[in-house]
Amino acid sequence: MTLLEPTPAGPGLAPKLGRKRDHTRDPEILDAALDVLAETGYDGMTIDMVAAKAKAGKATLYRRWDSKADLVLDAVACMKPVETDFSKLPNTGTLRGDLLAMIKTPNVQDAEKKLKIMAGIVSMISRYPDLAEAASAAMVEPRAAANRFLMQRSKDRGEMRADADIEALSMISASMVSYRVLMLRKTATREFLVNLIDQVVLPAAGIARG
Amino acid sequence: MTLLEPTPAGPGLAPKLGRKRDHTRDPEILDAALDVLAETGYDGMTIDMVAAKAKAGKATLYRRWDSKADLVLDAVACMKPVETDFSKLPNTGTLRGDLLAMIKTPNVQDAEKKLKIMAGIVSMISRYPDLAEAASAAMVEPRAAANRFLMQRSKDRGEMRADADIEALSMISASMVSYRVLMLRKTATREFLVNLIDQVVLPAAGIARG
DNA sequence: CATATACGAAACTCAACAGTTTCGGATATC
DNA sequence: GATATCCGAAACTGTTGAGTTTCGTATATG
Repeated sequence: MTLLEPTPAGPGLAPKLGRKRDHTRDPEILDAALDVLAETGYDGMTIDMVAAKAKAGKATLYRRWDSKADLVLDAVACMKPVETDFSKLPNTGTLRGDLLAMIKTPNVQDAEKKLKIMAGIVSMISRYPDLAEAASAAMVEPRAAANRFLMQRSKDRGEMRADADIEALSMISASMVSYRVLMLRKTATREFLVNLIDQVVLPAAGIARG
Repeated sequence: MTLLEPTPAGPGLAPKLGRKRDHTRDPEILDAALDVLAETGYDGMTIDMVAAKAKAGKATLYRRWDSKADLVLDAVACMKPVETDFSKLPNTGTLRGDLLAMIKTPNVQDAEKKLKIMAGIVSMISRYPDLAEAASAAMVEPRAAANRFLMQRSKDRGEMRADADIEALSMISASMVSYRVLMLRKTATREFLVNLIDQVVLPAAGIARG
């Protein structure tokens, strides 16, 4: 689970005395960190908050991660991404059907949490490139890849116009949801998302209203 | 210029003794604050940095604004917005021409600076609703209004499809530029912007390639 | 059962920073 | 020219929070 501060134990020859570290707590601590991050942002987040929310001691956290920055980086990197197995993505026969299936409630709630985390991190991006990399890999890239897949399939079946720029089209929804939530401070209602598909994505893809 | 901490002097009857406050320094200080904000984000920004960049004393800043939060709020609120006089917006006869005219270099650089400021502020917006309001009024709303105007004119002349959702379409470019810069950490090149217009905005508006 | 490490809790150190005060000098009113 | 306020510079205060250490206890190896 923990990717970047895995086990300080060297490879092979350390017999290891004493009580063992309870690694089942790692994900709990990382989840607590993500919660606090989403609520307060990176700078507002304190290690004590995370420890309290995880019902752990501060020393326990510092035994596992070297610094606040390391903890956050690991929490973001270990975050569960959206479906990365394309064969499990919706396959309704139309792009509209697939996109509608992608905005089921749990998916949207997951995205909103990730947006809050992103909001708490954006100001760090220029200072910690590693963090930006991890956030991109965990939150933005998987979603973009899923959209690219659905759109390529649509193009292959001749539904989408042949000269459509999938690279650009696949970013529309994520971009506009982010902007709406972060800049306009409105919620991404289902109504908004459906309208986005029907009024922007599908027309831009050259798919007439059905 | 200063909107929110204008003059502590009461209305009318304060004869005012002593050296007068040099209000020509206000915009210089606010500009310095915006620079630091864009570079370091709200939490990374210190009053000493702003004072140093403005070549002013810390006490001078606190004589004019009650707190760091007030200073930032005022700096954002006093920021020069994009053209708010619609009659001065481009008017080329086609939506494509107008949109291309909107992405001249100075406009784009101004937008990038504003994006960096936005990035330094987003994590605050849940904590300081006033700041969010000011940022929206200074940075997002004027741009959206300009786009709505250009698009409504295009629709009126029968260029854009009659059932197009201007509210949604006018947010496409700002959304996708923000996402690209803040989340994907790529620059908004002219090539990207032109492609955005030709591959997303115009097709979504039902305007065929010329 | 001796030793070594993990645990949560809490006390501790140290640096950064918001906000205040003080200073010597400049500029305004009366 | 007396007084009041401004200025920039710098010293000062108080709080917050990252990171460390200590303590009593739990759990592992040998």
